Amino acid sequence: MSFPLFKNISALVNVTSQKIIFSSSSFKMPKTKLSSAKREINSSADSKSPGSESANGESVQKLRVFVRKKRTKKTVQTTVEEVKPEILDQKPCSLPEIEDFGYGKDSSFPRLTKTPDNWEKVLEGIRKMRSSEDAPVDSMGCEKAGTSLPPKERRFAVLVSSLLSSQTKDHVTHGAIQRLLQNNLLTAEAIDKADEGEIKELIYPVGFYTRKASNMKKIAKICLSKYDGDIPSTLEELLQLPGIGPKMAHLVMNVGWNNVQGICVDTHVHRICLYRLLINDPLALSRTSTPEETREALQLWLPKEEWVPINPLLVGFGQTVCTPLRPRCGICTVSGFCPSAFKESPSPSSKTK
DNA sequence: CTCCTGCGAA
DNA sequence: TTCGCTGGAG
Repeated sequence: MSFPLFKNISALVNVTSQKIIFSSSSFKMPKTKLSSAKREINSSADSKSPGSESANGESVQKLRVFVRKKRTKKTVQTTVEEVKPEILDQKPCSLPEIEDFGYGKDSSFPRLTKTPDNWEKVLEGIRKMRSSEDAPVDSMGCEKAGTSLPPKERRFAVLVSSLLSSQTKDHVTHGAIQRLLQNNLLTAEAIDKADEGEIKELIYPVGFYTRKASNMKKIAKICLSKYDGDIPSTLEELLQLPGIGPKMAHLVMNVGWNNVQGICVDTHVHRICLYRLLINDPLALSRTSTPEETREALQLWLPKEEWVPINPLLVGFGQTVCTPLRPRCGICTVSGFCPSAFKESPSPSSKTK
């Protein structure tokens, strides 16, 4: 009956449990471990060796859960603070006339009744910058999805591409679409018949691939039963599909059907229009403003022939120049019109070169 | 508002 | 290590 023995046992138990939960206290490199484990699983799945696959899969599951807990505990709501309308205090640049526009009378959101000054110069300047820059959206945007396909397949490709593209880098989306194409999984019939797990593997690593895979199955089934394998042709019906929100619905209407029902407002368009360029309206910086409200405000004054081109224009501009983090105001030729130019980059002293 | 996913840039 | 990615749903 020795005390040291008990101590040793206790230590042993500790070590074992730490191994099981992947060493809770000194958990250092979750992502690298997770990535390599994931790659291992992928390669073993390719070589068809189901022996160690389940064990690795379990480990990855545990790892993922743990990483998620760890991350959400530390970095909670640090996500959408990009806005920070300090512009309100900075400089009221030429306040446009504001009045209740007659619709949305209950809403306190002010509407522009006057076309913003200089919007044509701003757009022209952006267009010039975009002609020399090469943004990801130009080569891999979902507008380009399946351009060589028959109309019906092309529309379906646009829909799937839009679905996959949310919160995912363009080249990742593009790769997933290519993989689906190679496996002939870009029609409603094929996806409806295909296994959901197989779809999931093909579209990995797009964001939220589990949910998107199940959404794709549901969408394929709906398209088959109600639209004869084609995609819905109205905004309302598109919005009924799972995983399709206002942004995607407008995009699909514009690109898939060539039927302009509204402006496709995504985060880039929202940010650039509302907080930086074009609208320049301090009152419009209300926190209640959403992309949908931005869309309505834009549609009030922007000529309709600009509704479609403004999306790729501003998206590419937002990807290359007017980025959410560290916007490159130095190379922006329209920074003179921008109320927030050189404001968000707190590093003016670092470049004495 | 919160969650869902992994990954690359800085 | 942190943050954003052409978002959507509960």
